[in-house]
Amino acid sequence: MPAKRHPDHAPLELERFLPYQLSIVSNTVSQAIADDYQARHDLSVTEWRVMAVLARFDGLSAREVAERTAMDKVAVSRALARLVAAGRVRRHIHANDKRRSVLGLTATGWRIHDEVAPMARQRERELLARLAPEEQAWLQQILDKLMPQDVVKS
Amino acid sequence: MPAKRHPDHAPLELERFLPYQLSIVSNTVSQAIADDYQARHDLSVTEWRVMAVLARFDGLSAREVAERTAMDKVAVSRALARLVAAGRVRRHIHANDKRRSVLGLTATGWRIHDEVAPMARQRERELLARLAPEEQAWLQQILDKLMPQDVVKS
DNA sequence: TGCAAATGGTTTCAGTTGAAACCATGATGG
DNA sequence: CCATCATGGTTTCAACTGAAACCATTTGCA
Repeated sequence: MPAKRHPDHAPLELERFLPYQLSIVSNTVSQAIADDYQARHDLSVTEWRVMAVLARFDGLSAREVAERTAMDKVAVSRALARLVAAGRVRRHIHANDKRRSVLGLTATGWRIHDEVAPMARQRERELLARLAPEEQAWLQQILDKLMPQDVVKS
Repeated sequence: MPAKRHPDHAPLELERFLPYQLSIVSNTVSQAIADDYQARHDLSVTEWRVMAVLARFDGLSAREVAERTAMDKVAVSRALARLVAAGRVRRHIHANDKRRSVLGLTATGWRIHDEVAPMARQRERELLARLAPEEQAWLQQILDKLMPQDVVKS
């Protein structure tokens, strides 16, 4: 049952509307990956992002983690609380500034990271496999252009 | 302060990780548009999507709306409750099946739709303006390929 | 110095979310 | 027929979320 059109009202074709398409694709992809490690390690997306950034940049403060993950500081604070409680992240206080924390993965944290990271990369490869190499290159270039500048910095 | 790398652990470079990039771009874009009509019309993203699909397909049931918006039925149910209460959507019961509802925009609903839709399209144009025409075409083709098939049907 | 503003981080509060349970109606098959 | 299963839709519950308020510490500057 195809239903009536209302040409005079120029309704939006959702499935051709870029922001909508982006949101569907993005959510599907992220959820598929998250399902995997969520079940296996009781790890939320935000927690995983925090771990991923601490794996690359040891000794960051919570604020710096928030910057690098494009998450707000409340979310980071909560993710860190859970990660520290689970023994996956170590936190101590900065020597010269008692407000800052100095964060890093524990041995346990590294073990989990080393299991999740290859799996995430594998999922990314599967996703990209649906595109021709040419398309993969374009996608990369396009996303770089669309990325909001305040996330990129340094 | 650039921070140590840990090459032996092959940490994920979040900012080059496709699912992450997609999620940042998608959220930024959707939020920018939503901010606009949220403030002006007290309309959430889910509500707007429901209205957009009802503008194109009059008389759908809630389940069909859920299918076409790729939202789950709980979200649709709640969005509809708000929209009906606000007099933006009319709902009556299907003649031959008392479980189904038959949905459509009211005059008020149309008025809002006709204000929001052009604005959303304008924002989309602004976004696309950051890309070369060639890139726009590639993006469209790529998103079509990445779109999960169960969303596309019919 | 010392006091106001800024900064790092946590907590509170109220709103949103999805999974599962639920209710009503409709279809199916013995 | 009528028991059972499927379907459309809503409600409940617990977890998650972000904005604003908050606390502690540091910085800036009169």
